[in-house]
Amino acid sequence: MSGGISDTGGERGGPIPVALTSVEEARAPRADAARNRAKLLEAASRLVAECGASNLTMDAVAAAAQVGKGTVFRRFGDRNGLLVALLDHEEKYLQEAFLSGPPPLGPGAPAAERLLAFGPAVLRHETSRFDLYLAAEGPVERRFVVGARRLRLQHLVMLLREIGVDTDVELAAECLLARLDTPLVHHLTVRREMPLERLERGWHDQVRRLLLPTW
Amino acid sequence: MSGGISDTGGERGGPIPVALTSVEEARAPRADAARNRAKLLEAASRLVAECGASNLTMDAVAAAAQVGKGTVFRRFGDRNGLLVALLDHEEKYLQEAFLSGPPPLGPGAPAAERLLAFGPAVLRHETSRFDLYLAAEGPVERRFVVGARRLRLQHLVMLLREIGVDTDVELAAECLLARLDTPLVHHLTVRREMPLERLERGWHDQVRRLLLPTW
DNA sequence: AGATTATTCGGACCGTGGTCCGGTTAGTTT
DNA sequence: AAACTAACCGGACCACGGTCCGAATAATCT
Repeated sequence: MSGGISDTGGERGGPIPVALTSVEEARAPRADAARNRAKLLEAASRLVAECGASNLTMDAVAAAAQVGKGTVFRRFGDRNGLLVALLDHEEKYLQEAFLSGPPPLGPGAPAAERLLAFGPAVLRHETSRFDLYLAAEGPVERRFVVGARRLRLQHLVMLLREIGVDTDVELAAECLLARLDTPLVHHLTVRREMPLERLERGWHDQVRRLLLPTW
Repeated sequence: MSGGISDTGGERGGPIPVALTSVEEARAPRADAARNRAKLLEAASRLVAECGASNLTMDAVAAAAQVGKGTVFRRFGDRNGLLVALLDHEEKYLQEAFLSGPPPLGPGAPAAERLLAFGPAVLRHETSRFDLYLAAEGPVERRFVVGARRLRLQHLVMLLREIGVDTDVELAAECLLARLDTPLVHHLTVRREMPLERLERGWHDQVRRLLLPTW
């Protein structure tokens, strides 16, 4: 039902899955493995829609997909891996938008404008899928290794370099990214009741200050 | 043994413990309750020293303190609450330093200098207790409600107001704080191998840019 | 096709966080 | 001091994440 999830790849080959968004096809998975992977993603997706991402249990996913529990863990490593796999699907929309979409976010606009547009784009994307993004928040040591974050980081570094800002580019990129971290954004918009536009203005403000020569 | 931990307060009175660092003494706890609380903190502290904060199990704490498991949870709410209680003890050193310590961190220096000194102070404090700070990282929805963070935030807001920066002060304070978040700092210094001095320079840079008029 | 081998399957099993409730004990009232 | 009440104590109990290994199955070789 709702045929949509169908990615392959992201297999558990090396010591750590790491769930890269990048490709790196591990040589063809067995037919039943692929089938089960699809069944599991489909079931998980349905359960998330029904009960909310935070209530998703691995047992339930296994049962719903009519598959043994061990299979779920072999396919996705752990609960977090499953959520991340689910998220990858959504994340791709955003990635396409800033990698190859239309300006000012995508290529074609000057780097500074792309940078200005980046924050609001991410903010809007995240806020529209809060439950999933929050539930997919991993344990502390994996939080910064997730593929999605690496890609965003790399993109920011690239833009900052292209602009030629007079700062520690790598560090600045990390800190800009920290502003967009889903839990923080959630806290600011929901708990502290800051409207999204306010966060966007904040992003613009910081970027503008970054572009200024420092003297 | 190593008599050090002895705070009272932080009792589970309302619907949510929240483990404020502030005082708000709930009316006298019963004698045995206080005694057990102390025993538990002492045992937990010892176990952390022995096995590392991340390996601390509630069962072990209960056993080591010769107390029922239920008692541990009633006293501290959950595992995270216990870790936070343990951390409060450490956190106080830092709090005293910027609330009432000597300049430039404490009162007496101009606000801008205090702000400049704040980042490095927090960075050094956290990095010297990584294991505990990381283990005490709570579930996503509680991460921003913890007393320690609230106090830091309030302090930053106060300084920024006093300086009279031309920005959204509350938001800026939140984002400055995001730079000092332990998991991020850990990632940058350990995984990305950035020396502490580099993070400190980064802090100074951002603060300086914040002080600049924006034009 | 039949044999061989690498991989996958699945559910029993375990550890740990967290809950619950009957029995007990500390304050309080008379 | 005795009775009373509210709070506390403790360990049995549950749910969920994660592991493990014998059985089953797909791909490969002869």
